[in-house]
Amino acid sequence: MTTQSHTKSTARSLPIALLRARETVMAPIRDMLQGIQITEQKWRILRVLDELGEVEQSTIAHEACLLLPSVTRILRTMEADAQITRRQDSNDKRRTMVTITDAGRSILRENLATSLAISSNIEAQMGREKLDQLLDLLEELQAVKV
Amino acid sequence: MTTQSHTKSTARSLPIALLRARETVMAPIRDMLQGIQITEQKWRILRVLDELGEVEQSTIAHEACLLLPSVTRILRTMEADAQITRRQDSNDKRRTMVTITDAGRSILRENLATSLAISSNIEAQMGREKLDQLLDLLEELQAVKV
DNA sequence: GCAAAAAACTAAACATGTTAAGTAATAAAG
DNA sequence: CTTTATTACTTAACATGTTTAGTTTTTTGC
Repeated sequence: MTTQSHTKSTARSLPIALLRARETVMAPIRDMLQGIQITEQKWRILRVLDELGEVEQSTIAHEACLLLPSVTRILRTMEADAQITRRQDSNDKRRTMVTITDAGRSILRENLATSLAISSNIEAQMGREKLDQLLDLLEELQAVKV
Repeated sequence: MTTQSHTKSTARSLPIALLRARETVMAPIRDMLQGIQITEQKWRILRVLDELGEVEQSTIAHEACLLLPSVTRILRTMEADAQITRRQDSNDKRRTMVTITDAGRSILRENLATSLAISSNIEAQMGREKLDQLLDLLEELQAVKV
């Protein structure tokens, strides 16, 4: 008897199903990003900064699903590339506040059309209703206490 | 006007929602794996090998959602640790066939209880019905042509 | 107020992700 | 049967993921 008979098949395993679904969704986005020499993580950071304005690095880490050491490293190159700026918070000198620059916003703006087209394509194939249902379930899953 | 007004908020962005949901699900699994000195990727490979039997590396890559260069590297250490064995296929000498060893199966067996407990915990909080609904939607999303 | 704990970040080490380039074996095209 | 294309895999280089350990600053508890 194999161990397999005890475990769920990988196809119905939540972690793997989430990973595979994400690979599907990310494939065209990766194609888009590769054309503009930016990584998926930097794209997420730009999105977060554009959405939230000036925030500290921990917030970026939480919102973009990155670990703080990764954020430290990634922001270093993004600052060198003038996509973001950093300054020390005057009230709490532990904090580093981060802002998106015009150059950073340009990257978002220039890829807006492609980004929307990718979303629309998925929506057209799955249907808005199912997509909303999926997003609701994913939000609910995130709230589970583990 | 910020770019943000044009793009979807990250909370309703499918790629980020999938990523966050996965982080939630993986947190306790990572805790489990850290105790036995094995990575999430090696765990997935062991699961796939146990489920499918002897397969070639490309199949592992596809089933475990890994790229072939990663598989090459990971299997090298797994072979050194005697969790898997590799042999050249006699019909097609390009192929390397991989099998899980008893030591590899032991790792699965020893963590079965914990693994099931984690699944049960999520199921108890979300409900079996919603979880099945989520898995169905994720499967459907994977099938989308991008 | 002051010592201890916590928070925010950085550094370093090793594993994996990702792309590009290369090798060997097989399949296809003519 | 031979050239060409494709497949399966490996190697290398660089970016990120992940853990541990450290620094600086702020907060807590007494």
